[in-house]
Amino acid sequence: MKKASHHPAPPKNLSRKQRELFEREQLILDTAQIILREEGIQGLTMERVAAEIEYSKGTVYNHFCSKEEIISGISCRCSANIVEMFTRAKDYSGNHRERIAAIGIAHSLYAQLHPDELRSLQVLKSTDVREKISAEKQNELLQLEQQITNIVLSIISDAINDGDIPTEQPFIPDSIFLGLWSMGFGSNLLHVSGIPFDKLGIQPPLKMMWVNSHKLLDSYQWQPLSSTFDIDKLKEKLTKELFLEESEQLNFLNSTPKL
Amino acid sequence: MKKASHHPAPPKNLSRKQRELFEREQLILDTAQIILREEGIQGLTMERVAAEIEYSKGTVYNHFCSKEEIISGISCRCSANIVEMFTRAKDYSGNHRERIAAIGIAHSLYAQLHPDELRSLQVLKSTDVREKISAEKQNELLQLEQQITNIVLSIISDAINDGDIPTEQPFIPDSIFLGLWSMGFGSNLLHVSGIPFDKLGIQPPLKMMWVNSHKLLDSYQWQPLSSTFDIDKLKEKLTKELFLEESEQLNFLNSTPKL
DNA sequence: ACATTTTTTGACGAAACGTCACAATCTTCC
DNA sequence: GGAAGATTGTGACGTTTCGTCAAAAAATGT
Repeated sequence: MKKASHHPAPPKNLSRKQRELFEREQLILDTAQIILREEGIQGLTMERVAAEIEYSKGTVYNHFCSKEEIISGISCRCSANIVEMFTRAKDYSGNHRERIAAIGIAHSLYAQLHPDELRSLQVLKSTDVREKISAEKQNELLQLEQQITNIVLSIISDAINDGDIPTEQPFIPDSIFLGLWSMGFGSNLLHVSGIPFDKLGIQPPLKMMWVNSHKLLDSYQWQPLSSTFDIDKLKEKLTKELFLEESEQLNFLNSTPKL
Repeated sequence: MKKASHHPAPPKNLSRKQRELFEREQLILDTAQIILREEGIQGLTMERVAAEIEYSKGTVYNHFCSKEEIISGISCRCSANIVEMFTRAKDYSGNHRERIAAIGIAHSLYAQLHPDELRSLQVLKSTDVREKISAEKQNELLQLEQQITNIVLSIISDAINDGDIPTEQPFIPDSIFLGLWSMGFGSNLLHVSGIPFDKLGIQPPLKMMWVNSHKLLDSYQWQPLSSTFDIDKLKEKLTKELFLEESEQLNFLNSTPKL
């Protein structure tokens, strides 16, 4: 069974006991995530998780009072990872167009590195898992989602304030925001959908997302226009400067024959 | 319990017996669809459906050998409805840009009229329902999906062949196709996601989709450019000429206070 | 009217859920 | 160190849903 990705760091100032609890919570989520990836949502059962971590069912229920809570727990960790990558993009020192482009790269790297996590997030959105989870978890999720949208919106605002986008256009900034969001969201879903684009002779959706989001930004006349630079070079540059580790992981994954 | 939408017409040349079977199959799907809409996927159980149609569980199993088959049955009917609306758009007599725009309208009308169906389609895509259904149903679904993509691709091809889109751009037609698809897909999902855009002070995603898809088409220089006409007028015209019934249904729905 | 085929039924075993009384283990304080 | 008390872990149990199947009921044919 393949290892799950990265634990979050435990909060500080906890007793040994509390740390143990926290660690086990992460262990449960890791385990659940692996099961989810390898056997789908059908394979994820509380007893299965319990067996895997070598505790009893009751103990698992002490941490998460339903399967849905586990899924939302996974989703929180995933969203937190996205927030981290988006923040790196937001804090980039280049111009606003480069910063928003970096968001796109973050999004697509994430989709390639963690397709299973993206699927979990999607399960959460599409089924009624949300209704079965506690108010706190609901809130935590909402909070994270808002962080993500705020990061993107703040970059767009910066660009508008600095005069990189003509303001006489209707519906901005909402239209730009929703355009990028829906396109990114849709492309990622197509990417993890299992549709065999290569066999259909169609370009991969994430690659086209890069092209199309620049087309869209150009259409809003977000300066500098892509006619004044090379979007492929930009991608290379941003990847190297902001997401080197991730892109190396990705290269490694792609060079390894799948098992 | 609210009625489900439209039955498909039964295939011709069936014995009375076969027709009865077919009708009951539709009844099961209708019932399941209502349950799905009103109580979510949790509420959908074989016994529940059986009770609702006043037959026994075994009889339901004679038609659909699992819950997943029912969901995919619903999805097939939904996709068939989309195909019908898309075909109307494709057969429109206007220029190619109007025809592709009509696809966008069809998509968004569908999303507004049948958000629950869209959610079903999404459940099918995001969970591993697909793996648990028979090979035939799998094929039927694939076939329908291909019909949909072929309609869109054919319009883009027509436009290219007739010189409405400059051909020296890289990645076309794939990039245009995926751009529209991902944006439409993403916007629809955002629309049914339950995010309270109005309360967040953000424009509705479907409205922005209309704006953004024209931005994208402009960026590909798909003639005539939106600077030469009024996209709102176009929407009105296409709606009236192609989807009058649907838009009236929609107006009725919106004018009725929700129960 | 009776035999044969088809359809319908609901009882049944398996699997997963979530609960809870009890057992095991840790903490504290003498 | 050990007893009392608090915390944590356990797995048997009742419940729900699944999907199956032998037998009952209905339809069909002769």
